Amino acid sequence: MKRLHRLTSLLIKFQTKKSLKVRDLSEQYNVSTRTIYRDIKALEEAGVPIGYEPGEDYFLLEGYQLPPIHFTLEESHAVVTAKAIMEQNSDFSLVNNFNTVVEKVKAVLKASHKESTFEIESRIAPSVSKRQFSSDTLVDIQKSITAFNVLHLDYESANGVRTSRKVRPLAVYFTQDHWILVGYCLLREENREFRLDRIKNLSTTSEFFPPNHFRLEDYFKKHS
DNA sequence: CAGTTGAAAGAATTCCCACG
DNA sequence: CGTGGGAATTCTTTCAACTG
Repeated sequence: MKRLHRLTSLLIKFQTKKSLKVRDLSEQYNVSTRTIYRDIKALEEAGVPIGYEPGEDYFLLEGYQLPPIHFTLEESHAVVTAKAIMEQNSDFSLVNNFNTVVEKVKAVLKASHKESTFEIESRIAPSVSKRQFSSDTLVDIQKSITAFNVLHLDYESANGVRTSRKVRPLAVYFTQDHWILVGYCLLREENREFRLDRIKNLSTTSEFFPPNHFRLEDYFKKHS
């Protein structure tokens, strides 16, 4: 492996991982630690802000980003088109966050693409009118899934009965216009599904549950 | 008892030099 | 020029002795 290859690969690694150990890197690239030290120094000299903390090892300082990402014109159009599609989604928190993503993308477009992108944006719309939102909790639920944070919610079942329960959130999926939360219900003591639009009061508790490797793929196989 | 200090041991890093 | 090996140096961690 050539030095240039290793350096670029190293830079990409830094952007993907939280922190890197010199020893691990030397094993991965089959070079001595001495060489890795040289590589890290070379990156620093090239202007990459690399930090070091004992215990944390080497990491990329916050705020550093790649040289401007270049979107092609077609990609820019795709992003604003996705926004139009996204606006039909039933979860307000998701739509909101996606809109800010689109703003950020638009901000980095080069002038010539900007014009075309703004133009196309005003010329696309989904055929159905904008729906009224039925939930605003998706983003919070997603955060709890990855933080293994127990949720408390009031759930209104199809027949109008309301129950208050604690749920360990595992996954979400989208079907027929609404989002479904798959979670382990501490009230029923088994995995249950909850439509987000039927969740009335959602809050995170201070309780956490053991990390797991739940996979929707497996879950669907079992239940089909 | 909580908080410091100072060795000693252990890691991490740099220095130096030889090799291809 | 890029590399590795090993010595030299610097930084961390650990832990027991000490202080108020």
